[in-house]
Amino acid sequence: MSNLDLAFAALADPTRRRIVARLTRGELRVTDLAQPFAMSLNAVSKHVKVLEGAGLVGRRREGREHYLRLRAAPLREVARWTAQYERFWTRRLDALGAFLDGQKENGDEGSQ
Amino acid sequence: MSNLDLAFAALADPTRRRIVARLTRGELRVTDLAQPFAMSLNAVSKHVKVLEGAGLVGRRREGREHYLRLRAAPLREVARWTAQYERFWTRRLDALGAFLDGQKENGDEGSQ
DNA sequence: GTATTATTCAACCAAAAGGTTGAATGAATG
DNA sequence: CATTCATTCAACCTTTTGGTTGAATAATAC
Repeated sequence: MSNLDLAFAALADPTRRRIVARLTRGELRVTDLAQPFAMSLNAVSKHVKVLEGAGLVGRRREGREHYLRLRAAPLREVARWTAQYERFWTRRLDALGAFLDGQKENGDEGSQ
Repeated sequence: MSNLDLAFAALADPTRRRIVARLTRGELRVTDLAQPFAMSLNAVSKHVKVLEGAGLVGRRREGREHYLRLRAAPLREVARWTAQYERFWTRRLDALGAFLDGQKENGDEGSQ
């Protein structure tokens, strides 16, 4: 699984996006992070592992407590990937007129 | 499932990202779209349906042929969501220094 | 009208995802 | 040392995902 696969998949779950949002305020222990969620601590712990797997969360152990923090680098990759398509949503390129001008530029198949 | 859920989930699959990339060159029939992929036409057809479900692909029927085109609007939403975190990857905010300044600004929980 | 072509629908399958509960590990605390 | 607290591990379950094959539908071509 590529980096981008992992990042997109990790962010596809709304709970995980909330976790990411929550971590913008600073480090949190797993228990504190889990507190507002209507699911078991175990479930949140699993979500955190998915985010770690995608490089979106880092962990620092301090005794029995694990402090989690946001690691935004993969978000940068996602942003870069989507930015490739910016010209398709700016201007009317998104709509029907897309190919009146097209067909020549942009010879590559995009990433992966 | 929210729009953003659907968009992220759709983009998590590399085949689907290739489809999106492919459609930047213009409209394609399902068969032509499927041609370079090492999987059955049916599989590609299913991927297309996922992309349609996320609003990333539009379809125009012309007789028995279905012409697919990119609809980039959901990509714009993804870009907007990730842009929220831009300040966490620019500067050294991503790394350990993230909370030296933090704790005050950004009172919301992000989207959804 | 009979093939052929473009596409989907339906059933099936294996693997992954998202959750649960219960037990294990390992620090801190009384 | 016995307990409690923070966290993970493991097993299990249900639903979703990504693929297959085979049949159905519907438009074109011979």
